[in-house]
Amino acid sequence: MKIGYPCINLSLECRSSHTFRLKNYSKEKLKKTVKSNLKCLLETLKYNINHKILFFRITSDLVPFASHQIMDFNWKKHFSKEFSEIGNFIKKKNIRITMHPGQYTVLNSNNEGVYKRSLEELIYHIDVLDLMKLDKSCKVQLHVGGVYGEKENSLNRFIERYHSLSNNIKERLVIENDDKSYNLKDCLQIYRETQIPIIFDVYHHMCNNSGESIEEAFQLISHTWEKEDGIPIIHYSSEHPHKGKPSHSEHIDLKDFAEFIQKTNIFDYDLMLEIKDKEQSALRVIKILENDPRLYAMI
DNA sequence: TCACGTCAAGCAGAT
DNA sequence: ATCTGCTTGACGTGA
Repeated sequence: MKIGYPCINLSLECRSSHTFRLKNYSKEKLKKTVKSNLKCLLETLKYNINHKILFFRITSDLVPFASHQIMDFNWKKHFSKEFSEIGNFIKKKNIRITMHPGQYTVLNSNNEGVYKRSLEELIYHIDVLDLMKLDKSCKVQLHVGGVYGEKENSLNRFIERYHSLSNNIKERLVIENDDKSYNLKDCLQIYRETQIPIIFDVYHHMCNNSGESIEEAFQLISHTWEKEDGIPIIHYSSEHPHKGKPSHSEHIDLKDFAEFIQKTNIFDYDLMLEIKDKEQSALRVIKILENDPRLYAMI
């Protein structure tokens, strides 16, 4: 099991997600920003290795406006050496990487323009992983998308759009159950038509499910990951849907986490911790898992 | 130096 | 109709 966190390391000074306003766009500004983002990304990955964190989500802001029509710079060519260097480090250290396009990327949109821009954004994310020559266990994850008052049609539109994607995208794309629209059952319906692997988000499942227990859910999604996809990816965060606003919590609740681990320890999976304190929760979890599994009961 | 309005982009659900 | 959350901030103008 690899433990990971998303995008930003709060212990480091640097950020790999620096961006700028669209109206300030220039090739020079882009070059400078991407150079600094890539430098910080490598620094972050080195921090992770020094702290035994082997799973990481790379920020979508790595190359600002990469899929925007304003982009007039061949960043892939210009930074190929840097991407290759980072990719070599990732492979050498056996790190697993994911990326997660933002909420504006809606593959099943009923608006042609939104669909087209989403496709461009998806291609950008795939390009980053391809430039680093990472294997197919490194994934780009999406939610299924909008419902538009007609769920079955919208779900089928996702399936159609998926089938029309090129192979290099299909090999990396995975879907995740969300907290409002498309739950585990819906994702499994899509899987049956597409064989797309499913990332299971434990917290989203608590918000939106069809009665499956965590154990049943793990069983169901485990089969959606083929050998070349790597072991299943699970997302975990600490807050319960009922108390207060449903949002990701500040720190990890170790008692809750221990229960979760006990329930799921017969499965092999990599775990992305979506907690606000980022790497701090990952460090705690790694320490606990390393020291003594019997500690679970004592937390 | 700091507060705060704004930033490329979509959708759903609450107010 | 407008605001908020999403993954949960950063930019940059104006005081």
